[in-house]
Amino acid sequence: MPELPEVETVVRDLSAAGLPGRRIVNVHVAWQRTVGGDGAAFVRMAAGRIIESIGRRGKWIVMPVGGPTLLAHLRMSGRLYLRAPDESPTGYERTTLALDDGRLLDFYDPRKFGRLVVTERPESILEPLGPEPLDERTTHEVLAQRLRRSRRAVKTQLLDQTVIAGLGNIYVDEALFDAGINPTRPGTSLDDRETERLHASIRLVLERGIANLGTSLGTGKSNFVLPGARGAAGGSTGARNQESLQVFRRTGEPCPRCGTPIVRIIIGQRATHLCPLCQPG
DNA sequence: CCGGAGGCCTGATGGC
DNA sequence: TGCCATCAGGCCTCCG
Repeated sequence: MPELPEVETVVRDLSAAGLPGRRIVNVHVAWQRTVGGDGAAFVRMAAGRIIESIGRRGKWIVMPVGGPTLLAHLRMSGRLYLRAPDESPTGYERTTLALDDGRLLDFYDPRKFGRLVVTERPESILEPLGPEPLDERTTHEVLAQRLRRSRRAVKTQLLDQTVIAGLGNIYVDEALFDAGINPTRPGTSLDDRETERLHASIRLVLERGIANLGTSLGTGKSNFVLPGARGAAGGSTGARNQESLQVFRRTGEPCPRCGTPIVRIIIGQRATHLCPLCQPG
C-alpha cells in the first residue's frame, strides 16, 4: 500500500504523537515472519530500548533505538498504529511493542508482507536505495543520469528503489501522466526536456500526496488510515489524496486534460494507467 | 542485462 | 445469498 507520501504521513503523525523518547518495555511477536523468522531474537534486540526518533528513507521507517536501529517496511497492507491502553486489538497485529507510557505500538498487517527489523547495520538495507526524490540535491540532472543507465521501461525504472527511492505504482503513474511521458518508453530514450519535466512532476505528485496526508483507495478496512485515526478519536480527517489522482485506477474515465478514455496496460506485472493521447508512445 | 512467472498472504469486489 | 475468479499501494527469487 504505502508509498513515500503515506510513509511520510505515518512518520510525522507518530512523531507528533510523542513516540520519540518512549521505551519499549515489552514485545509480542504474533507472526514470526514479520520480524524475519526469529521472534525470540527480535525480542532480545528490541526489548528495553528507547525509540530516539522516527524518520523515513524511501519507504522504510527508520527508528534509532540506542545503538541498533528499528526499521519498518509496510509493503502492501502494513500500518504502524499507536493504540491506547484501553483499546482492543483487531487480530491483525503481527507484532506489538508495549511502551513505557502504557500505549502499544502495533505493526498491523493483514497480508503479512510487511517487515520489522532490528539491526546494528541499517546501512545494509538503506544504502542500496536510490536518492530521495524530494531532496534538493536530487536534481533533474541526477534523475536523468540514473534513468539513462538502462533501456528498461521508464515505469519499471521509477519503481526500482535503487534508481530512486519511495515511488510506487500510484505516484509513478501519476507523475508520468503529469509529465506527458509514455510509461513504456526506454529510460535511455528520454531527452533533457522530458527528464526535467518528469523531475518536476515527481516532486509535484509527492508533495501533493503529503499535503493530502496520503492516498486511501477503496472503502474497506485495508485502506491507508492515519495512525490514531481509528475510531475517529484523534480528530484526524485522514488521507484524501485519492481525490487528486488523475489516471490511477480511472480506466475508461475521460482524461482530465483531453477527454480521451484512460487506458490500463500491464508493465512488469503491474497495472499501469495512462492517457494514450497525452502520453504518446 | 532483462523480462516473465511464481511466491508470499488476506480481503474486497464483481460476475454469475 | 453463495461461490468463484480476479485484483491489490511491494518486493524477492528463479528461470530462460
